[in-house]
Amino acid sequence: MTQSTAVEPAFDRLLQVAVEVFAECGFREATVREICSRANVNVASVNYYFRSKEALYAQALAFAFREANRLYPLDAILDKGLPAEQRLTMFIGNFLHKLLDDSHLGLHSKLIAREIADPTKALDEIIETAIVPQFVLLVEIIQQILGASAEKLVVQRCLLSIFGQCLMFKHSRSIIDRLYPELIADESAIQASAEHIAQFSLAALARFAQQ
Amino acid sequence: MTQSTAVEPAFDRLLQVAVEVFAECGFREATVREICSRANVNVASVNYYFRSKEALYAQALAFAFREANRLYPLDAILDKGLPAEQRLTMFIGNFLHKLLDDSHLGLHSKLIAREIADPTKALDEIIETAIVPQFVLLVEIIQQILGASAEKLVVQRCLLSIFGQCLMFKHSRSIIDRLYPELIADESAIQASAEHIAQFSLAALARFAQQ
Amino acid sequence: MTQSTAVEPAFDRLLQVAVEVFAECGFREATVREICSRANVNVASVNYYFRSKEALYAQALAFAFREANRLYPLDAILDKGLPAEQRLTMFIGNFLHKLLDDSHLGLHSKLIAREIADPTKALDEIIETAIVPQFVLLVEIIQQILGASAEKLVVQRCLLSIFGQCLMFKHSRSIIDRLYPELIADESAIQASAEHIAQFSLAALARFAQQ
Amino acid sequence: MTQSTAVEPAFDRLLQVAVEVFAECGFREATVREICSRANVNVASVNYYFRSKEALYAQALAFAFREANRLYPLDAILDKGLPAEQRLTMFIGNFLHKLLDDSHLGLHSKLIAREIADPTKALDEIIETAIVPQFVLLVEIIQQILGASAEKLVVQRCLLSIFGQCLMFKHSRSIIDRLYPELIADESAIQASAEHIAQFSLAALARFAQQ
DNA sequence: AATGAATGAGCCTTCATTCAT
DNA sequence: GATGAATGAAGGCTCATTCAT
Repeated sequence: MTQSTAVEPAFDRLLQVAVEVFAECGFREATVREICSRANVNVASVNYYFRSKEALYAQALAFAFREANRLYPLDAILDKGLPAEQRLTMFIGNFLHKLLDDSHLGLHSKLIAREIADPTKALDEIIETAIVPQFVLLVEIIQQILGASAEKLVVQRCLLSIFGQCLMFKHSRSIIDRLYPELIADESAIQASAEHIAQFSLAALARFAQQ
Repeated sequence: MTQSTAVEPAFDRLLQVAVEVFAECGFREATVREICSRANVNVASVNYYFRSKEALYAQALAFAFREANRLYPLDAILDKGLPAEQRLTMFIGNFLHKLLDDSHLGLHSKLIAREIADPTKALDEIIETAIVPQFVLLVEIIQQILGASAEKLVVQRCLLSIFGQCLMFKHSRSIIDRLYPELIADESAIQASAEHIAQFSLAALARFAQQ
Repeated sequence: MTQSTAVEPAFDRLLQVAVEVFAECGFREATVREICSRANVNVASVNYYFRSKEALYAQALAFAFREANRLYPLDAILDKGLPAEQRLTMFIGNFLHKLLDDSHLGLHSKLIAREIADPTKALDEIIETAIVPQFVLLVEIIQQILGASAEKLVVQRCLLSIFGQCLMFKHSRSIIDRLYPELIADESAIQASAEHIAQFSLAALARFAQQ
Repeated sequence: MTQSTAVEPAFDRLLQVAVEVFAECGFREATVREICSRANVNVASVNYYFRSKEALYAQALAFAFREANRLYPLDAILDKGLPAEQRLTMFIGNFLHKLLDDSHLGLHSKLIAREIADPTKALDEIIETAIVPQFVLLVEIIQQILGASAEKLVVQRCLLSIFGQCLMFKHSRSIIDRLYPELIADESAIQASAEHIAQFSLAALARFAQQ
């Protein structure tokens, strides 16, 4: 607000650093002092700009979702004119890349995964604004593949099967890094993994559709 | 640590309570005082018996794995005489029940899931002693289904697909609780979910086997 | 401070609000932010107009005395033509009403009482400009009742006896509120209390005058 | 508890220092650091022994009352065989000395006066346990002097008149120190002041008794 | 003249750890 | 061998104050 072309405003810097630190350490382990230190601002800044550490966390989480969706937009997948199979493949590819993005901005999904695995009070709002929409989208695609007669519970379980395969790469990343690093070694490996999940899921869904 | 045959009540109580508390709160949020208080021992006991909070955590984690495997033994699944499809179904059922056991003993898997999602220095040893064996077992079953000609990378990805579907119920438990609680409402619901995963995976593996 | 004739809204508002807030909370508990917020001025205004929180306090205290004397003028009591007994009764009534005025303007005496009970550096000036004149007035009245031969120390002690009875209602207000609320319940109760103090004191002074 | 003949236990030292510091500075202005520093204990000790600064304050206040009553016992005054006038004189003497005790232990009454002038949550209990008993005692003496037919409200106002005269020396101590220091210069001056209050009050009560 | 952003000192409290017993 | 007392480092937060505008 004060500087125009110079370094980013303190508020924004704080938000980005908060995503980093919370992603690395979790809410409790992260300290306000560390965040402020990395953002090159005063210790009191967190309380000045965000009122409390907790409020900063909530905003950082929301920011992480916004960034993740901005960098990996779902636009093409929303096109209902495309074949469901193709949309599913695109969705999985998009989602997996989002999860495994190791760039500076890949921390977003780490923070999000953390929040899901060990929820705070901030989770409920996140589910409403960020997770439900993705679920709705995938449910629609699955229903298209399984046919209108598919049971609701079956659709839900298929949804979880697909998300689970993707999230495995996030939540169990530490294990994959150690045992199967070649599966996520580079961009093309990740793409291959995404294609595997798509084929695996489409194969299963096809069988379910027959019944 | 030092004692071999003698029963050590305080030591053991501390270990069990530590699993509970670390599972509920995570490493940082858990306090030594809370653990000692629940175990009815002196505040200094953790440092006396385990040298530090961190060391207690590592031992609690190892203990959780031992207990989880003791309570949900893989014996039947190890029987190579059974059809691979049946063994896979049994494995998934066993694994999912282990993950979703909400009894006093279900805390073990919660602690383990926490460690995987947010690894500490303790993880490496855990992978060697507890995770690799399960992976080896499942790899063997998958190879049997896919046939000897299956590519190693494909087998690994199928392994992750299956584990991912199961772990979804653990790592994203907070979301499932909110959006699809009926999928894990009771024992029979869990069983149904396990069967879904088995069918989903077998359907996919069958298609992969054809290629 | 600098302006002489021009009305200075922000400055004055700050002063009035400061009396309120300091009276309610005391010097330390009161915050500059709260004062500025209630006065609808910038946080920096206190330092801008008054140099520091402490200086604002001193000015607020002086302002409170000015206001208290403006609202409860001693004019009639100054008339030496009236009988001393009547002047004493009027003085006590005036003083007690001043002390117990719970209206917006009663905060003045609360702030003053606070400063006396827990003096700051600001007290000395206050004594000179505001307290001594009242003491001088009451001493004169007492001397008139006791006669010219009255010892100085006796006069002083009688002075304190009379002030003490009045101030009891201010300094121990918290206790009276709890134990004898009916003594200050309303205007007429306060008047009755004032008359009691006057009678009590006149009876005692009469006996002292005989000796 | 650990040391026997050595310096006083930390708990007791903390309590005494707390009375000192709270009396000097008030609750808010006083800092835990200052208290611990003067008591030669660790900063964490207040929380260790008393759970919080607030709890320490409450205990210090109760301790101040205990000490004040221990050093200035009311025993003789409780003897209903003595003439009421003598008992009143003794009560006032006892009370005034208690209020003006400037020894290390005179801080007790300063702390108490502070709490009355600027009450915290701790006041209610203090009123019940320490103030009401004194009021009851004085009410009984006054009733004896005024006669059984005395109105309740009159008795209460006389009570406040007497307490007010005494408390003047406490609450307005800062003014008396500056304007009339000879009234409280030494032990005999205080005694003379006490006798003045007794005579003043007895004279007034005698007149009230006639009516 | 007046402000809003930003600061740094200091507050109470918590906690894992240590030490004398 | 085992404990209860005590500690010091560090945490989040508040607040009067300052500074560039």
